Amino acid sequence: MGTVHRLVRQTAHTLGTGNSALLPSFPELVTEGLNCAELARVSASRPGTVTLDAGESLYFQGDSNRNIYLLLDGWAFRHQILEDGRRQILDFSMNGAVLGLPGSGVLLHGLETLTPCMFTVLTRERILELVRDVPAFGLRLLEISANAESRAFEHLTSVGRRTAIERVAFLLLELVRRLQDMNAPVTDTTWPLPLMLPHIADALGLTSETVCRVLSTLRRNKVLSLRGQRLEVIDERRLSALAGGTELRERPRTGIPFRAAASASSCFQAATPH
Amino acid sequence: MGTVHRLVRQTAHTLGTGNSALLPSFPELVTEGLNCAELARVSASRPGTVTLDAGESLYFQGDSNRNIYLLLDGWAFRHQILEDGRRQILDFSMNGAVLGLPGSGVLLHGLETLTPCMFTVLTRERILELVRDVPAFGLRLLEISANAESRAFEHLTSVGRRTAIERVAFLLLELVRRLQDMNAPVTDTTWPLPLMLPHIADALGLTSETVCRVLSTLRRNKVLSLRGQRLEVIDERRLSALAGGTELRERPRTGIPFRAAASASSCFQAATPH
DNA sequence: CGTTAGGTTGACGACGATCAATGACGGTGG
DNA sequence: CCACCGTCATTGATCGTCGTCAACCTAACG
Repeated sequence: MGTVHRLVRQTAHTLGTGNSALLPSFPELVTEGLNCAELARVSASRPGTVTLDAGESLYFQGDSNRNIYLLLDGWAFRHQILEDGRRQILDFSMNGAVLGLPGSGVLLHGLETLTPCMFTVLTRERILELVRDVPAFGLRLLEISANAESRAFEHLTSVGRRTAIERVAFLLLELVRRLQDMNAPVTDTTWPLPLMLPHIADALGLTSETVCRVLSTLRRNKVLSLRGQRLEVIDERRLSALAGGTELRERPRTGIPFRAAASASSCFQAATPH
Repeated sequence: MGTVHRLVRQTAHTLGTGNSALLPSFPELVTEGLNCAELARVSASRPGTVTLDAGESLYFQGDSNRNIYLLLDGWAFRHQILEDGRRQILDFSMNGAVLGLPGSGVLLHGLETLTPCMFTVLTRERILELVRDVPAFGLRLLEISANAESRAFEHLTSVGRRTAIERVAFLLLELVRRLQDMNAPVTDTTWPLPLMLPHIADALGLTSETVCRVLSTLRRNKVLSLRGQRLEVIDERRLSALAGGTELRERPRTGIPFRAAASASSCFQAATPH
């Protein structure tokens, strides 16, 4: 039950203090977190940056969280580990993700990268200032946080009540939708997906063997094909059906602001005295 | 797999517009959401109230969310239902809980009461005003939202990677801790717990039969006893061990403010011109 | 070529689901 | 007062999905 992982401390912090290269590599609207204009506004407060290689950890379960991180580029995931090594992957983070929002003082999960990553580091003090100066920024963070909870809930439903094949279908479909939303580079219907079997397994409460079997079934049935680091969606309709895809749960465009189009788009205009 | 539930529309809204009886029945610090001082501040913005009987729904999966609700008194839970009726309970809400924070436009879950409940209703516009007037209030909401995500993550880990008995132990322990935190009325080590077996089962991704077997094992082993609507914790140490209770995951006191004791306690003082 | 990391496949077993019957209560009406 | 329900808890028998263990394969790389 669950892969056993060692808690190796291999954090490599390359901390700079400029605001260089703050823009993510998919320059269009980044729907799951802050967009470019917002990141630009944040960068004006001169945050630090951190870069990590693949397979490193930005922070560990049990660390005290004094910072907020914005993921500018790369893939990462958050996970929780039980004493005996059982691991649960909580979510996958992509460009624009806001990590380490202030809950209690101690982080109950760790963050590990899947690819080389770049983060912006904001101290809590900076966040306080930003929210104080720009109330709409606080609302934006609130919106992002609420969306994150929404995603956690869907994930929970998947793990708690769906079968193995449904879980895999649901996860992969969700990842594809998110990639679509952020205009990731797509060749035909093939997407970059830097996950290995244990990642999928630990995200879904399964074993990598089961995930492997499910994937080969999906491949045999010409629904999708996940080989190496690339996911090809062959029959999205059938995939959606397998995922239990009522159109009730069709992806709500994040990036839609707090109220109509009013607050989020004007989020930073309100801050810029013109 | 999972109890089948019908989506019965039995919402009963008794909507008033005074600010009467805004204080929850556990007048001490309410740690999982807003505390009394904060609720008092909110009440100054003259929100409406809603009261529901047990077993009714405040909103349904698929509703558009235009309001934010504060749970003043009672127990409720949020849940998601798949087409074929499989139900996942996402979390249990107690006094002070903040519900319906603005994510996207559509609610992906429903809220149902376990006991008679009273809610304060705030429109999004009111929230906007409050956050604009009192930036610290925005931070407080952010903190609450982040804590909610934290709890969702722990829940996810439970469902994804723990055995049946561990899940039950973990859930009941968590509920007891939350009751302790809010100074619920306790006789000895016996707590009020308005849950039926299907609730526990659907929260944990199990069947009520399995939950029943687990509970009778725990009772036989003199760890705890859950009968009717009362939970007696006989051996908390053993319960904690069963829950996989490393002290890493010891309950972080929510209510601890954003930074040290600065922001949250002064949250509303900043707003009151003196 | 050998080595290693990760993917694939098979055989088997266990944990929890399913199906079914019975029990314990509490409320209601005769 | 007691028979009659309805609701929920409890227990048993059986089944199936998925975990476990183990072997083998494939590709990348030195």
